[in-house]
Amino acid sequence: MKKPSQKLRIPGTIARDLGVMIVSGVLKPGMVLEGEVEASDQRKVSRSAYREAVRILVAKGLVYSKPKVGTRVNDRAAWHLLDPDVLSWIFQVEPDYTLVYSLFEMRSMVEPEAAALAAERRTPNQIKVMAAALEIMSRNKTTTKEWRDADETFHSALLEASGNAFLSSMTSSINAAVSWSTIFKQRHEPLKRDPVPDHRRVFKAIAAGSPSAARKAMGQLVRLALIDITTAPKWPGKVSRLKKATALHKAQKTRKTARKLSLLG
Amino acid sequence: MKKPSQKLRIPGTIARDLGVMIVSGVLKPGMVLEGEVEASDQRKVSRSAYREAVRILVAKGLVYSKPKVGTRVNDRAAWHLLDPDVLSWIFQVEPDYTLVYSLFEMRSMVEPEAAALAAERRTPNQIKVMAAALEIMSRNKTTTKEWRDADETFHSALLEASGNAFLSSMTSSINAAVSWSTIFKQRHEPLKRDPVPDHRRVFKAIAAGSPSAARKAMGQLVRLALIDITTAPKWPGKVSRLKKATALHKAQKTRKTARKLSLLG
DNA sequence: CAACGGAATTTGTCTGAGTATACTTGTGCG
DNA sequence: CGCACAAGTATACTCAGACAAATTCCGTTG
Repeated sequence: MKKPSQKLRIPGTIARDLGVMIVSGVLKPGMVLEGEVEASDQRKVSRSAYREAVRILVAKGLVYSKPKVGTRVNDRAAWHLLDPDVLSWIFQVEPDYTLVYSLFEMRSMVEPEAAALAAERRTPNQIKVMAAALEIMSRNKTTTKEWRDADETFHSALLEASGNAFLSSMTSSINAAVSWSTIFKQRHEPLKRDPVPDHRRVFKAIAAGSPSAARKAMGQLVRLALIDITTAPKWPGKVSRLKKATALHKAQKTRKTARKLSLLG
Repeated sequence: MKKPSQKLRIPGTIARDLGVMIVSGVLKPGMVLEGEVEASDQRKVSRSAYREAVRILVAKGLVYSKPKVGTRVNDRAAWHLLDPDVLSWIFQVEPDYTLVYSLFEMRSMVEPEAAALAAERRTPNQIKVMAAALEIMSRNKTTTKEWRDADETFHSALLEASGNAFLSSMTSSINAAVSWSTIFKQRHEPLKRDPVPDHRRVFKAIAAGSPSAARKAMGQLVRLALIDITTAPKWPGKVSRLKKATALHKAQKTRKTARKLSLLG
């Protein structure tokens, strides 16, 4: 739950620096980094320390190195985008909005189903954790760090409660999206919509053990969050899949209405 | 597309060996590895080479190391399960069946939606790749390596065609499940059901640009694949979520029928 | 013109030493 | 007796320099 947040060693900091440069596009795919000797010399560190940094980047798919050719930046297709570090590096600077949209797209696939599973598999303790997080969220303004931390705790506990190890391992990825979007939405104007009721609906469905209600509530939460960021003033027009997003939201609502009706018939 | 499959260096092989031992449970969470000097000495490699191996494992969340305490194996919650290497190490030996089930659960969330997106965003070239893969699959027996490779190519191209970078980065994870399950199913008896028609339905829907049909077809493909492995003789009874799987399948079908009916009304 | 072989370059590996960190134990003070 | 703080110690961390291996490039040769 709590991050050890241990001080980064030399290789860790170098890997982070290079990693941020790569994911932010300063170092573009195909580019070859400086040689080990020059790079380590320039940063005043030993060659072995620099090599370990490169090894980290290789392990995360950002670069690859061969004798005689050097260390090149990989194409984005090879990056391990779901790696917690890589994703945190992406959000370290202004992220590519297409990527953010893709991340939300993934959330909209995963989180509603995770909520449905959580409604079946959650333990009493996980309910307690989610309830506590919800309590904190309702007591604080969305601009505070307390609120964002509680928001992350809520989503983390939900994924954990899904009982699916792969979903749990997406926790940091989802949290990155969750936390970033809350900050982003409020960069220029205060939040219009209160997100707490959405969360409360999800929680109640999970606590009540109703998978379909949980899926529905979480689906709505994610869709509304996506609408919020794509309608924010700072969201770029080019990536504005706004039409699609709102259309999706309406379609989903009508679909559900239709389903409900069909059950009545 | 083509794996470089470059020869593993010393740190790479050591990382793989240790990684396999960790994910297979030989080295359990909390255990502390031998010290750097003994470990490197025992393997007849230099300390720096061994250190780089450990750095790789740290980067993938399998271990963490601190001075004075050594290098410990992390809890599974910290493992980067979606890392391509970690997942390949998991399937290197007999994998934990609960994990396999969870992976299929994730597939069933992601792949149908990916198919739907692919139906909207696929390029002509991606269609060609998928068609070619399908062609190979229909010309070979499912026991051959050619068939499995084509199967992987099909699913990879589909995820690629979804236009979502995060889904694309799940390619290797999904492929691991795809390939393993095909082999697993046929360990004791030949495959009863021909999986090619399922794939063809998915392909046709994507080529025709029909998201809903693609989602439906892919959903069926994954569900049937899951049923196939959970009904295989070797699948352990304890993990046999068979009831749930088949129940899910039926529920999905009725739900879709209901929707179709509602559209008619 | 092609195939082969050697040279140059860069990462890969090794060795050995010293440093920093965090746990453990001891010690003094309340 | 107990608690805060300091010293000790085991371990990973960092450094330095040398040599080895791999890969590309280019010249040579058939």
